Amino acid sequence: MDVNDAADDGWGMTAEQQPTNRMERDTELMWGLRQSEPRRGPKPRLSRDAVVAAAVALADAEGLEAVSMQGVAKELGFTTMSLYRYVESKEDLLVLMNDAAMDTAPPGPCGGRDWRAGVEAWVHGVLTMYGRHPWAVYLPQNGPPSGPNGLRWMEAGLREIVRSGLDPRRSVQILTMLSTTLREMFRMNVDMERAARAAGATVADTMRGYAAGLGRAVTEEHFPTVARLLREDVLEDAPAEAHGRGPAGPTDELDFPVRRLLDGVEVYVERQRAAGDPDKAARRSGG
Amino acid sequence: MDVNDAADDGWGMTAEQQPTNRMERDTELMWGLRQSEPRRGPKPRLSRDAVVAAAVALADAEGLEAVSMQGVAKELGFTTMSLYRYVESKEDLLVLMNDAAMDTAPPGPCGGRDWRAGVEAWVHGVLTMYGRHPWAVYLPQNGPPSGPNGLRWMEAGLREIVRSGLDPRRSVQILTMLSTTLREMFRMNVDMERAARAAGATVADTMRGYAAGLGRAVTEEHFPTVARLLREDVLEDAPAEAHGRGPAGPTDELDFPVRRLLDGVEVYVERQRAAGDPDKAARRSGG
DNA sequence: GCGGGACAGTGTACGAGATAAACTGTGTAT
DNA sequence: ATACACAGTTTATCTCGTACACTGTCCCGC
Repeated sequence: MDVNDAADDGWGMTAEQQPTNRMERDTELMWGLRQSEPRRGPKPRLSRDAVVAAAVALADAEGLEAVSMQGVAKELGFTTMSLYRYVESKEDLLVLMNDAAMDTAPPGPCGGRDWRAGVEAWVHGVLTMYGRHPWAVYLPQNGPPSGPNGLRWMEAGLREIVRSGLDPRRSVQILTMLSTTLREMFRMNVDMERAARAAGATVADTMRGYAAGLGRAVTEEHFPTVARLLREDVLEDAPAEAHGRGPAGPTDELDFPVRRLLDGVEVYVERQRAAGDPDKAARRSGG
Repeated sequence: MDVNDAADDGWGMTAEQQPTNRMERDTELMWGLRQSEPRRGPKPRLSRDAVVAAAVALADAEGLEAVSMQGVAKELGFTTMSLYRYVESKEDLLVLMNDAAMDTAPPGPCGGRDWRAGVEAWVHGVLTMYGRHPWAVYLPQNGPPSGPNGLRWMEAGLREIVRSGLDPRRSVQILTMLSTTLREMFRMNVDMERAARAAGATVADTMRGYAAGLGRAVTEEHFPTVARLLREDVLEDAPAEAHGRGPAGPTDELDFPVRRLLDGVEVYVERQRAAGDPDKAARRSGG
């Protein structure tokens, strides 16, 4: 049952021994389990961490698309194939980068405050983190977080949401909605800024162009509501407002929906409490 | 609003002037503007629509990763390069596929009902659409929808949300949150089902593996809340519930957060209404 | 009704990228 | 000491996107 036969396999053997469902594998990968412990042969001059760090540095400097195995290897001053001693595939590398991008600590528990303030602090923290590693939002997400850093963030967010009185399962659902929204909103902002820069224009220009393009196609009869948006210049202003915080910080667009979500949670919890609490029996430390 | 800021030189055929920003370009692309009208030379045996349709068919049958220019061309019985007469690049093709995937009509306006019922019908419609073209959730989103089909869906969703009394700008924000969440939730489900199938297991097994993997790393002191999830088997059950509706239909996990969001909108609108008139007075507030 | 040029589709080629496999040197356990 | 495990390299292959030059078609103005 023990999993320490890895000393032998290298690549000769087909990996048939591990039941390896994807998420379990990734988890082990990120937690550094699954590392062999060789004490023979030349000393490694590289390490998995060094590889990941180089990849992160490259992505920070030149964007995710610059992260090729060759690129990372060059960054390190080694050959492309040397990386494969430390990661099984580029996919693995991306998985590791994903967790590595979250290396800043999430906001800690500040007991006194409103749970909502806690959640909003978490949201702000996530945005700051994305600001540091904007490429992270382009990485494929293979599932819920499972690396050490990802879990830290999940723990921190969940900790605050649970304080609302929501049960854990539903808290996870709310957290998921929050996370995906943060991520996607941020991604869109990065996209737009990139597109704007590529066109030598501003984000506001880009949105104006978008609105203008729509204007040619949107008819009042077929798209009355969208037409109204155009009429009221909603599409042009909205993201422009998000300008206040440097590169890609969508908070104004985000704050409103987030607050509505939290409102909704609050209302729900109150109603449950008022109605005698049917599904909240597990509040105390069960077990 | 009139649109005359750009020198509107005809897009007859020349590509001379296109400072067009990305979103504007994509819009024109999808609406079929920017098509030349040649009446010389051999008759085209292909068409942009045929190319897109073939790509969609391929994606439906074998997944997005099977959609290479060579693959699509083979599907059509033409050479790879022939496609480039109809799309400028693979990226363009993906943009077109994105809109093409939304070819089913969104739910129409059913006047009488609750606006929330309308929104939920829309949500359901989106999920059904994704169910038909699961690969669509993997396409890069270059911005808000701008193709005909995408706009139809946006219009339909917005139409319902606006009925809540929310002003258009905020309605867009709510719709965005909804869309991204739908998309990402669905994507995760597809991922998990794919991973499960690849491992010859069920989704439930995958989640069990995930929980087991976490269990090895999660300590009660560092991750109390997550540990509680594990203790209560929350992670293992949640997606298993989503099983009821064939391939990748996450509704149970989705319904709760969506309803909380709508609750939140409702509460917000009521509060605004109670505090004088909402329409423009609700500008700088936020909670 | 003819000839030229615009145009559809082809063939070839190239460069980037991931990665498989064989290979070379090194240093430690025996 | 020495064999072999192991780090890093070299070489090669396969897939892709796409640039470019080419071939054959058929509409146009003559």
